[in-house]
Order: sequence, then structure tokens, then C-alpha cells
Amino acid sequence: MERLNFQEIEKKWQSIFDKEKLYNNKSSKKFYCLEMFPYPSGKIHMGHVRNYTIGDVIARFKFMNGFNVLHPMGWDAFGLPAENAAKENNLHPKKWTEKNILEMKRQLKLMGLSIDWDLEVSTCDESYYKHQQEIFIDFYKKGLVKRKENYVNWDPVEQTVLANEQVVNGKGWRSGAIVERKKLSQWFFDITKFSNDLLKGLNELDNWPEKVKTMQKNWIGKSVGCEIKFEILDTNKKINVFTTRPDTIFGASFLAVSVDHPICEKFLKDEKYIKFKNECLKVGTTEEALANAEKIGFNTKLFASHPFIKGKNIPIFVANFILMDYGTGAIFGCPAHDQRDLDFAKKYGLQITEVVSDNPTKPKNFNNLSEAFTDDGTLINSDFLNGLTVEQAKAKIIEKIEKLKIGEKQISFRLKDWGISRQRYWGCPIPMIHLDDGSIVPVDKSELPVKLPEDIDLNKPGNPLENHKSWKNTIHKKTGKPATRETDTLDTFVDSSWYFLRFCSPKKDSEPFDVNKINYWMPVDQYIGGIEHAILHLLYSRFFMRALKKNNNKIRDNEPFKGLFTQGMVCHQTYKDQKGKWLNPTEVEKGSKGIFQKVSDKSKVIVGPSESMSKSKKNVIDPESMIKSYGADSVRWFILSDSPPEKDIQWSNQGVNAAYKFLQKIYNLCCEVKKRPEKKINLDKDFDLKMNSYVNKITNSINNFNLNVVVANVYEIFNLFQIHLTKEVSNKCLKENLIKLMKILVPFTPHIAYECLEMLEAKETKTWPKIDSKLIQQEKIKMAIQINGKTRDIIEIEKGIAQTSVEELCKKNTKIKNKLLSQPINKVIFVKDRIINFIIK
RNA sequence: GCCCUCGUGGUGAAAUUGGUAGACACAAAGGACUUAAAAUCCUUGCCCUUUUGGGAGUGCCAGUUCGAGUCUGGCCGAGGGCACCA
Repeated sequence: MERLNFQEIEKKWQSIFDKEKLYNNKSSKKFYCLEMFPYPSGKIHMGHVRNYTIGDVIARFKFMNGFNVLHPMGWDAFGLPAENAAKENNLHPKKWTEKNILEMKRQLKLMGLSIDWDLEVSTCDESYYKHQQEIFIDFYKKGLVKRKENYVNWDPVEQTVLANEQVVNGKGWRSGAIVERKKLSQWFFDITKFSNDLLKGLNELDNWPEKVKTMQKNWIGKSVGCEIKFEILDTNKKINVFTTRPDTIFGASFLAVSVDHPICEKFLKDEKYIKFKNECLKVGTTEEALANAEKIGFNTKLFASHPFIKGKNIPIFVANFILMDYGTGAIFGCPAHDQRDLDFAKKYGLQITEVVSDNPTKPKNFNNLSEAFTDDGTLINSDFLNGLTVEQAKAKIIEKIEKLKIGEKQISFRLKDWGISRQRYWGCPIPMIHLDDGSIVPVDKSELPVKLPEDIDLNKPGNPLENHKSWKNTIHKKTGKPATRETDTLDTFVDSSWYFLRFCSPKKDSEPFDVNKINYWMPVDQYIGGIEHAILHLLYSRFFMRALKKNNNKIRDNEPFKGLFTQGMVCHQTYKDQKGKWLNPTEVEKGSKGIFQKVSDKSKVIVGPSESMSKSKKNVIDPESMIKSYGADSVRWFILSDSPPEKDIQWSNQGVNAAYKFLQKIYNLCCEVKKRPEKKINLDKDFDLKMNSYVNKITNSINNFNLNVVVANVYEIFNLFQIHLTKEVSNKCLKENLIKLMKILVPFTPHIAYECLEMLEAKETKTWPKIDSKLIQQEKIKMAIQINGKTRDIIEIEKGIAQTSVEELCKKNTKIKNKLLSQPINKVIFVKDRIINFIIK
């Protein structure tokens, strides 16, 4: 048995992969294969291994099928962890990030990926964010950037804004101080301008998972309704409300507005109102906390006149459950037919009128009911709407409202504008300056990039850039007057919203991208990454394409990602010791009776459920140590083998060991075929047919991302070879088909595949094996013979045999004939090449 | 609460889309080789039968069909997304 030295061959082939480029295929068909670029956190994890292995299979497969393939890699290099690490280790975020990038790049290379490292980009490089600042200014000039006030999580001790995940139980994760809701003036991208287009665009995305499209659809949240203006009594003012249920207007018993609604301004000095407002602010900022908060209201003592019921006046409340940034920030309450309105009406003793009923002869008393009626029904107590269905009533009332000019049909979206301001150091500076007169203007493009200062004190409380006076203070170039820089930096989602465009011309200095290049390479044909980015990253990137097009009409595409694949997570069992402390798998061993125990003191270990690998649960397996012990090919092979790529996979050392053993056997098979004595050739044709059929199956499976099925098929092929080694198959036939098998393995386990191809003296190694459609026609098929729907035997026959011939065969079949001859046959069902079913009753 | 997805052996999973259920692999048990272990190879895997063979069987209950893991209706269970969205 030949022993495979994987360390040696991996080194050998990786140096060759380094020099090869997949986009050198002289072909007109292009294929842009992209995996979500990683955050340089320090070391690669198994999630990366899975993501990039899947991507590498696709890239290499497409290349072998004649495509000109773009397969780049870069770094999502700005972000908060670098600042935290800087504080902990006293290492500058830039140094920390650069160090991590070098380390992770080295590790990725160990995997044998077909990445073109000449295209590498890093978002924290000036050469990248310079262009991002340019794009920001372009967007600003096109009116796609705006500034408005927004609530943030404010940590009063650290004097900084916290992200939602940094708020733990309403307290700052580092300081422990109670987090406040604070209004701050911030920058926004006007993504809502594109709400409808982003929603409609989803219909074109045939190669996206339905799940992701549904999530985006819900996120954009389109709802059709109407706006109605209510007159406020004794004033000439009006309140504009939005509703999706204008049909229930006759049940309106109050109006409610948001605390941020303009009509509240007159109460700003009212003590009761101030108390009420503070009460609202106390509730946390997380959406869940808001949703579960009790409904409270403030009675303005104002009344509005009902537009359709003469003389009826309804009270106006300020309520904590009304959001200013949805609809108009005001509603009319119809308690009988909306749960929130019912809860509110009961609390404040407001009138409840039933206007939609599923049984008009039996009026309901909603004062005694806890649930509002929100189903379809017949309109009652509603004047000219009486007797209509909900849908009919909606149409009629909207018509009437428009006729009376007191409102109109309106569409609302749940999608909010994209807040891009971050009060942080390690991000792309927003290229704006504040002038003395309070105006804010973009930095002149000739002055870009606005570089991040290197000398920075991250230990002082507050925004580091705000504290850096010599950086902050500047001169406005046009007027020569002193000015201050914007100290907010951009959300890192901005960095990742256009990196796929930069990859098409990463060295271009004068512009963010070369339009001709992006019109050649874009859209990304296959984008691969985690489901966690299903909404924000993908939606923001889709927005960017549209926004960039507004600025440059030469750009062709609306949609950046034609195909999307979301891979599952990598999981591992969790372990705890007797004290309940999490244990890393390396600290655990299997004892004599198969019981898990601690390596150090042999104490019993509690085995927990398998969960996605995370540092906190310590159930992480280090990819590099796996590659060291089993080789990159084994790790790649295992991570593709056990589960469908879109589902979670359980990491197991037994599994990767099995992969290792299999690859060893593959290598031995090649050695054996090489030295095999010549045999008769009776079975060549049969072998060729079978192999051809497998190539066909596997090609289809890869196109459908059924990579685990490919692995199973390869095992079957291997078993086929094992059986035929001793049979009457010629060496030529075996060797030719073995070369095919090795070519199939190239995208999966490139090192060993190329090594074997070299050993087998394959003339050509860069194309996918051809499928002979004539041979597929000649395959034999297995047909099931059923009696009364139960399978009684399976026969192997040629394709396309007619019913009469099959019936003849059955009548001669020893297992069948007695049953067929003993009773009359009522009916025969025959499906060509599939099945024959005799009905005997 | 609303929306989506999924329930197949001890485990991960296949199943040409209505046509052989459990491919392929992991784990387990038994055996072969070996002084022994490792490695390797073989066999087994629900129920009845000595065997040939027969039967049940894809979360549960019904239905459509010659035939259902796949289609329809109801129920149970798991996972995910959204959530005062008017």
C-alpha cells in the first residue's frame, strides 16, 4: 500500500494554484463566483471553511466547463472589534487588523482555494475608502443622503452610542450604566425612495432562495391603505392619519398620535405631558421591549370631528404605541376591530362600536370581550357602507374620501431609512464639514481621502474623532474659513455594499470602478454566504446598485446578485464539566466504557446538544489543526459530505477521519490501476455506460448544489472500481474512467485529484469530463414488476421496451408467473422505462 | 399574534419530482486476518418463518390514485423570520 503524503502534495499544488488564474479561459461566457468576504477577526473558523469550500467547488467546476471565472477575496476590515481589541491589548486597530488579515490569508491558502489574490481588497485601506467617500458625496449631491434626528442607545458613562447587541438587560455591556434613549442628529441613506423598486426587483431573482425573498418582502412591508384628514375642533388645524382599514371609519372613537408628532409641541411645557413622555422613554429601545410594553396614553383634551358622522367629536390622545416613522404618525382608533385599539379603549373608557360582523343579527358587546374581531364580515352601523363586505367597503369609502378631498389612497412601507452614522473611530470617515454658519457641505473631491488619524486615544470616553481636536478642526477650502470635520464614521454595511464592484477593477485609482469592467462581470452569478445576511447586507447592496445607477447611467444592472446560496452553520456537541463550566472538545476524551470524561482529571463530562460553533460555548474546532492532522482535502471532503449545504452540519472527528481514509483509498486505487495486469475486455462497454451515467448525474447535482449527493455518488463510483479491478475490464478503459473520476474530484479535493491525474499521465486536466448523450440512451434500466401495486421483482432491461414484450418477460419470470397464471388479469398499468403493474382481483 | 420552512432507521441523510423507501456514509454488534493491538476486509441491522418467503413501515388521522415519503384536508411536533407597522 502506498502511503499518501498529503502535506507534501498540498504544498506542491498550492504553489501552482497561486500562479494560475481562473479568468484566463478564452471564452465569452463569464461567471462571477463570490463568497461573502470575512471580517478579519484573527483566525478562520469552520463556517469560513464551509463557505469557501462550497464557493471553490462552484468556481473550479464552472472553470472546467469553459467559463471565464472571477473568484476574488477581500476583507470587511472596519468595525468595532478592532477598537475593543485595541483597548484590551494596547494595539492600534490598524495594526491589529493588518496582523489578522495576514494570518487569515495564510490559513485560507492552506485550504487550496482557487482565489485570485491579485484582486484582494481591504475596506480599511485608504485606496478603498477614498472611493467610498466619493460615492457618498455623489449620493449626497443626488439627494440620496439626508440628516435627521433619531433615537440611539446612549451610554452616559462611556459617552458613546451603543449598538443593540451592546445593551444587556437595559445596561451598557462595558460600563453597566443604565442605557438612555437619546435623540441624535445623524446621517441617513434614503433607501425608502427605492422601497417599491426593491420589492418589485425580488420577482426577477429566480435563483434566490424563496425564504430570503420572503424575509426581504416582509422587511420592506408594503401595505395599501388610505390617509384621512381629521379637523381638530376650535382650530384650523388637521391631523392626517394613515389606515389600512378605512372601512371601519364609522367605528372610530378616538385619534392617537406619536409622542414625536408636531401637535405635541404645544404640550412641551405641560408637566403632565413631560411626565408621560419620560415614561415612554424609560422603556428600552429594543423592538421586543417596545412591543411588550403596556399601552399608555396622554389625553390632549382636544377633539376632532368625525368626517362622516355629523356632530360626533372624538378625543385625541398621545399614545406610546404609535410610531412617528410609520405612516403619518397618527391613527384613528376603532376598538372593535383592532386589538391594540381595544386594549387602549378599555383602559381609558372609550366608546366601542361594532361595525364589521360575522353575524349581523347578533350584536357583540366588546366591553365584555377581550379579543377584537379582525376577520372579514358584513358592515353594520356604517350608514352607506352597511351590508358590504370589508373589501367592497374599503373601495367605496376610499372613493368617497377622495371625492370629498379629505384624503386619498396611500401606500405605506415598513422599511425605514438607513442610518449610517456611527460615533466610532474604526470606520470610514464621512466626508462632510460643518461651517461656522451651521451649514454642512461635502469635502472637495480633490481633498479625498479624508484619512483617519493614526494617533488616537481610544481610552477617553466619547467619540475618539470628536476628541481629536487637531483632526477635527480644519479649513473650508472654498472660503478659507475655519470649519470642523464630521466626526461620525460610516456603518460598515456601507463598506460591504459595493465591494463586489470594486473586485472587477480593484486597482483603478481614478474611480471606484471601471464601468466597462462591471458591465462585463456583473451581476455576481453565484453569491454564497450565511443566512444571517439575508436582509440587511443584501438589501443594502441592492439599494447601492440602484443608487449608483442614478449617478452613472452607463451601469446596466439593477440587481447585484443573480444567484444566491445561503449555507447552513457548522455545529458541534457541547460539553460541560461537573461545575457547569464549558469545555473545549480537546479537553474531552472518550473513556473505557464509552463515557465522556475530562482529559486532565478523568472526571465525568456532561454532553450537551449539538449547537453552532461559538466561542462562548467553547465547542469550536480549529480548522488549521484539522488541516494539519488530516489534510486540506479531507477537511474539504468531509465538510461537503454529510449534509446538504443549505442545512446545518455536525462536525465530527470520526467523519473527517473517514474522509481521510477514503482519500487514501482513492490514491491507492490509482496506484493499483497503474500496475494492474491486462485483462479481457468483455465488460468495457458496460463500465463506460455506468461511468457516463454518473458523470451526468454529478453534473446535474453540482448545478443544483446537491454536493452531499455528489459525494455519495463518488463513493459508489469508487465501489464500482473496486469490483471491476478483478473483472474483465481492459486497463485502458479503467484508466480512462479513472481519469474522469479524478477530474470530477478536482473541484472538491484539488490537491489529491491533480496529484493522481499527474500519476495517471492524464494529457489534459482542465476540462470537465464530457457526457455522451448517446451512451445515456443505451443504459439499461431497472423496472419494477408490481402485482396489485406491490413490488414483486425487479428486472434489468434495455431502455424503451414496449409493454407487450415486458408482459412476455413477466410471464416467464419464475417469481411472477405462478401468480399471473393462477388468476385473471383485470388491468395492466405500464409506464415505459419505469414500472409495470398487474391488477388481479 | 402573523408569515415561512421542515418532520424518513441508533445518527447524518438519498429517493430520477406520483413509480424498487432507506442509496452513500457514520456509529454499533458479530466474524476473518494477527501472539496482541492498530489498520484492513466480510456479515448483520423492524416483525413472523429453519429457509424459500410473507407482513408492517417515511410524525398522527382521513382522502385522491392501479400505485403516496412525494398530491389534498385536518391534527400534533420542531426550527426560523417579523412583531404595538395602524
